[in-house]
Amino acid sequence: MILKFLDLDSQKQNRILNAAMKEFAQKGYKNASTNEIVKEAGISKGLLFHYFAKKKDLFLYLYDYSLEIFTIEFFQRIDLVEKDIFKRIRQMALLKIDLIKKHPELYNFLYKAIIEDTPEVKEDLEQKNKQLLTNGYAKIFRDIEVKKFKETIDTDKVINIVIWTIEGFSNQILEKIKSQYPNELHYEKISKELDVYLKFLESAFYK
Amino acid sequence: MILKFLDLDSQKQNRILNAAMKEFAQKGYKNASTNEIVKEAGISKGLLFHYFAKKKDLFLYLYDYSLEIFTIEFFQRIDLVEKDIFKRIRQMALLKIDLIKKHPELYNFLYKAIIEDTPEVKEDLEQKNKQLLTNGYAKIFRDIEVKKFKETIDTDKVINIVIWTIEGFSNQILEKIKSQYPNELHYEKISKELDVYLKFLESAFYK
Amino acid sequence: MILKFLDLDSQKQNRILNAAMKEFAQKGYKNASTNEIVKEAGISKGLLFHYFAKKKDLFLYLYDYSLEIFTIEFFQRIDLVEKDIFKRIRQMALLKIDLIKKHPELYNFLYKAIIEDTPEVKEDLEQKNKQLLTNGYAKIFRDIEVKKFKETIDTDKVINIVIWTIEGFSNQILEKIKSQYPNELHYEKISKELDVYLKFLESAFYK
Amino acid sequence: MILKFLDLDSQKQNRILNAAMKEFAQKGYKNASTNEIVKEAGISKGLLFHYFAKKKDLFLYLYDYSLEIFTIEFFQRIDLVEKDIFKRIRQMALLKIDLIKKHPELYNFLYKAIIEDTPEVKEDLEQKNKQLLTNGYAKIFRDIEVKKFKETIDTDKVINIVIWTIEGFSNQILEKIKSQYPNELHYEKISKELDVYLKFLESAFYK
DNA sequence: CATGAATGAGCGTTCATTCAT
DNA sequence: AATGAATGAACGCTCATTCAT
Repeated sequence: MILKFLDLDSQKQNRILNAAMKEFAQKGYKNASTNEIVKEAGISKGLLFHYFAKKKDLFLYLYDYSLEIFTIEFFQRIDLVEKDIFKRIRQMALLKIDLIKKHPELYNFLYKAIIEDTPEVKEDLEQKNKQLLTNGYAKIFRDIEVKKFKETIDTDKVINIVIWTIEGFSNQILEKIKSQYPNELHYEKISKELDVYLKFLESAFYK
Repeated sequence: MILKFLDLDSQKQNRILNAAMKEFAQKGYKNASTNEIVKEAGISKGLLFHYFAKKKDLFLYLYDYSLEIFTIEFFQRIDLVEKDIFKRIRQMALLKIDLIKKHPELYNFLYKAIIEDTPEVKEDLEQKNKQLLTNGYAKIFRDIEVKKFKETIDTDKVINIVIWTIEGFSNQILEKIKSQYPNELHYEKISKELDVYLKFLESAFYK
Repeated sequence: MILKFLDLDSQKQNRILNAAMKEFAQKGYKNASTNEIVKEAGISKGLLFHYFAKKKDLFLYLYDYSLEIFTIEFFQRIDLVEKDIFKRIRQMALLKIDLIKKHPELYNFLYKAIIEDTPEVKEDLEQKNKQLLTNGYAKIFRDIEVKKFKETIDTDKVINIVIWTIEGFSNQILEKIKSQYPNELHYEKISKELDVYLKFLESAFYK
Repeated sequence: MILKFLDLDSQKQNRILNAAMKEFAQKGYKNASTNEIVKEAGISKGLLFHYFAKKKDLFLYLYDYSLEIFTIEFFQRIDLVEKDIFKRIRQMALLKIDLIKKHPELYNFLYKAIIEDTPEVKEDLEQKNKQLLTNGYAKIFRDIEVKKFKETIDTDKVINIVIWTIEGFSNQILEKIKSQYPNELHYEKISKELDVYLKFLESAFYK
């Protein structure tokens, strides 16, 4: 059934995917209306269900689809040879921001999907996420170089501080991207501000 | 209309408020059922709409109500005489955890309300939150003692790092409260772990 | 829920029951439209589901309801003291025809319900019917007087012939009631024609 | 349009007819799915509607088709030279059972079609059946030999009793075929039991 | 003040039928 | 001839909101 969808010309595919992602991102799974989706996509109600038997199928397909695009591009571009945590995390944060700028709809959809709690889809999402997290995040910090840290330091806690700081910083940026002055945000400037934070932390925790 | 509600004997008021908060927290705005609320509160459908003309009114009233309780208690108990950021933030984090333990229903409701996505109420919530953030958070750190910081340091950024770290830590705790081992979490232990993080940061940023 | 329905003033109850029976009888369970039912009953869509949570509940309620009316009146009026099969069956046939004339909608509904094969309701109906048949039909012929039959005769087969003849006769009458000349059918005339059949059979099988 | 269908190679015709009869017999007119039919027949949706403009056309064509096969074979094999009603009816009953065994799909389809209630096709079917009954059944008993009956007897009524008995008997057999012990039913045994009934009636009504 | 019967727009889903290819 | 993508009306059902009592 989804195979039929994949045979469509990609323009129409995208119209449907974008309409659906937008609706789900805006209203969450349950409140999202298939009526709105087809209206926005410019197709008939019947056609949507010709491709996706159920609303849930559409939602989970979108989740897989957008996650795949994100993760594939992420892992292609991340340099895992770099073992220094500050350099590694610097890369990741900038890459993340770049990906979001490049695919804002995907990001909005995913962001919302991750906190989705409608019972109908929650379990399926959690299953998918469990794999993701064990495959993903953990792996990324497994091979970090530890010897540069001050000896007295509890490494796990330091890594947490670094991650939380970078998350806080990213969210601040994203908040600006979303709401207010998206155009004022230049890669250069973000990159520089990020460096300030990382320098702080580096000088604090490295020998 | 809501004035009528405030004239009710407070026992009935509470039955209604609790029933509604529980339902909204569990299912989100749109999926929350007024039928369930009146059933749980032991009142008739008509009566609910006698006090709150629309579901939205009830929801927004609950939001104001629970936020007010939280903020009032928060500002009553926080010691603004303490100017040391680490001591101040330590207080705040522990106070927050304490408030959540004391009013879990309010917290659950607020937590869910903040990420509410239903277009009908989203805008109203964002408006309220904007005020809150500019009135609240910022104010708290305005009068922080700056002279203990190393001179080379950009104070605003340091404050951010501290806040983000504490937020990350709190979320980690709350995650554990919600899902896994709520009983293993003793105030003592949390307090100690928090201190470890704060010591790190203090030794990094103070002279 | 159905309790609410039973509290309605009986005029409205009947409007709903009749509309529903008519629709189910005409189109069968699956094809019957709740839209048509509410239109015919002059109520809103919501109200129907206020009384009967599901279409199936409405259908099964109607089945119980109409069956009960039929069986109660049937067993009240049948004279089980009469042991002669021909007299007994004469009574029954005339009683049946009388009941159908009195409650034609109930009969049409039941007649159709009995041959209903929609999987959703088939099993429930069969369960109900199993009880009915073992309680009903069998019981009626259990205590028939056998000694008047010619000795050479297989009594079970004779009873079958009598039953089938009476069924055939009844159906012929009902066919006329339904389609063509319902007014020409007077109880007297039917009764006389029935007697002719029974006399035939009596003279054939009795000593 | 149907002419086009008749030009098809007969293998494909049969695939379509069988698929459609099976689906209609199983689910009734309205619930039968054209999707299932084309899937089972191995043709495309479009093609079905190329041959039969509407579902209804297909259904009515099937009805005519299967009825014709039955009636033609029936009248070919029935011996209208035999004027004795008991011998004639014996033939007919056994022939009927034989035909059903030979063309069970046709029979199942027809059996279901006859009690079809969907308003869309009900009227058309009734029209066809009216012709059938006046052309068919009546004709068969028109030339029955009457002189062997006891003089006091109303011949029409006797014929009815015989027909109804045989119908009752057949239905009993078919009930068994369908539900319970289809393998226990041997032609021999059925034939003998039928004879018992006919002997009864013969001895009762013949001089 | 308090009830709960009543409304009707909206939901996700199905399916015979059409039509461009 | 043959395909199957595309349509849209209809389905059973839900639920915030209204209103007569």
